[in-house]
Amino acid sequence: MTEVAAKGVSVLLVDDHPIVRQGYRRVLESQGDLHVVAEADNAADAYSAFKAHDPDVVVMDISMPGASGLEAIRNIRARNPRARILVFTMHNEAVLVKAAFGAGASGFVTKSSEPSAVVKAIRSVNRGERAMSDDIAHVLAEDSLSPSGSVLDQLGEREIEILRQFAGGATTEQIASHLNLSVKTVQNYHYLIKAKTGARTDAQLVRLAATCGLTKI
Amino acid sequence: MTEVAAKGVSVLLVDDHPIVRQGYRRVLESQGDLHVVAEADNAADAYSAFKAHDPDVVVMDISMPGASGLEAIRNIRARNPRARILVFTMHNEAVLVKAAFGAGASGFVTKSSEPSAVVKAIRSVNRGERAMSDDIAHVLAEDSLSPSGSVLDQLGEREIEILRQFAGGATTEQIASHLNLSVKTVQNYHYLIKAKTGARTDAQLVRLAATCGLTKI
DNA sequence: TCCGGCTTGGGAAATTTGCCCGAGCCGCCC
DNA sequence: GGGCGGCTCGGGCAAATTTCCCAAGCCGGA
Repeated sequence: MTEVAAKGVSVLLVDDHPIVRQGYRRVLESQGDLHVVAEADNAADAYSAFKAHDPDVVVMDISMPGASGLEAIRNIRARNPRARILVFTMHNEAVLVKAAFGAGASGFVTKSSEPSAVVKAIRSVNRGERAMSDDIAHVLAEDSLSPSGSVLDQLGEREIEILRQFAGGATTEQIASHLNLSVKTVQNYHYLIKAKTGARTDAQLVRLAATCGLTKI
Repeated sequence: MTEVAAKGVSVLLVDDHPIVRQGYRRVLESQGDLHVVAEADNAADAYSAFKAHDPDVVVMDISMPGASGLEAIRNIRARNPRARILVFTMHNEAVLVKAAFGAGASGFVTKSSEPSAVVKAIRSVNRGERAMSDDIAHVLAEDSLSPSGSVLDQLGEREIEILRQFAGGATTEQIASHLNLSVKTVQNYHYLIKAKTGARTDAQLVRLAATCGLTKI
């Protein structure tokens, strides 16, 4: 380790919108102790940039085109398990939050947060603490989270298969027919999957399946 | 015209994410001639701020909670038909672009654009010109060439907005609350959208919205 | 062996869907 | 002006689905 820590916190910014990155950079650098050492606009570049710059904190929007942001988190953590990744996105669904923490994120802050809260979260994760914005804490609290890993890890084979077909656009009858199950059973799985993943809506389920790479859109 | 240029361009920033506004403000003000005179995080406040400050250019993200951004555009234009409004959003669906220009926007720039392109667009609309980013021009060009048109072209403004929120993971109650509609109306729109697009499943609807660029996953 | 999890479905109440309807409003065309 | 068609907004009601509860068989592990 160099003396970088004493001089402040180095940050890798990952967001697919250039001007948004530009804005963050200015907000962060106006703090004095935060230094943006690199930017990336997709998952692959984020990984390359992480390897090249070894930043103290990665601030990442996980809703990017192309590869999943969750996958990027996993890749970075696989390379360096001590990496600090702060997810910074406008989404606030419990499923995504759990998936992000499950993938190895250290913090989750929504873009609805005040700049000061974001800066505070960056410093927190840099100290090795877990950080999340108030609205996320509220969402998780309501969801009464279970201490588990990746969202898909909670699902059995059948559940994953049914989720895949469902997210792919199949009707309940079609799934039942494909898998030789009763419609009732498929409905029960449907309900169970939502309960396990914390998805409140079919749409959230589809998004979950997509972000986890279970289905492509 | 020359006097205005000498004094700079006053800007009203409308975006529902505080830190995003903060970032834009810094980016714009670093240009020297652009001055952010007010900010707003919803359509109603945008209108109030416009009345209070009469800015040269309104830079607005149309994907905000509450009333439609398109509605805000119409309100502002109704008050002052010479108002210059630059839509600045991450969406790049042809339908949305056309709707925005139809509502009275002077420009449409995506957040994928370089900061320099955004700044250029602000100066353009301030001169009374129409402005759009390259990707938007591309989208519109392809759209005008396609004989069969997008599926979304069959949908009205309200239907598109409801589809967008639904595909984004919002529940029926949340959508009804956001748009000040009864749950029943949202349900009816839900059904109507499925009928119009031919989607048999909510999942298919989400995929449709995603492939049309209405929502990101 | 017994526990726990997966798989498969029944049942019943609550909710939503599917499709009908009408009313108000606005723009367009004759 | 008058009619026509569209979008918007919601009521109504039967049919379907969702939401939970439950049980039973199976299988792997402690």
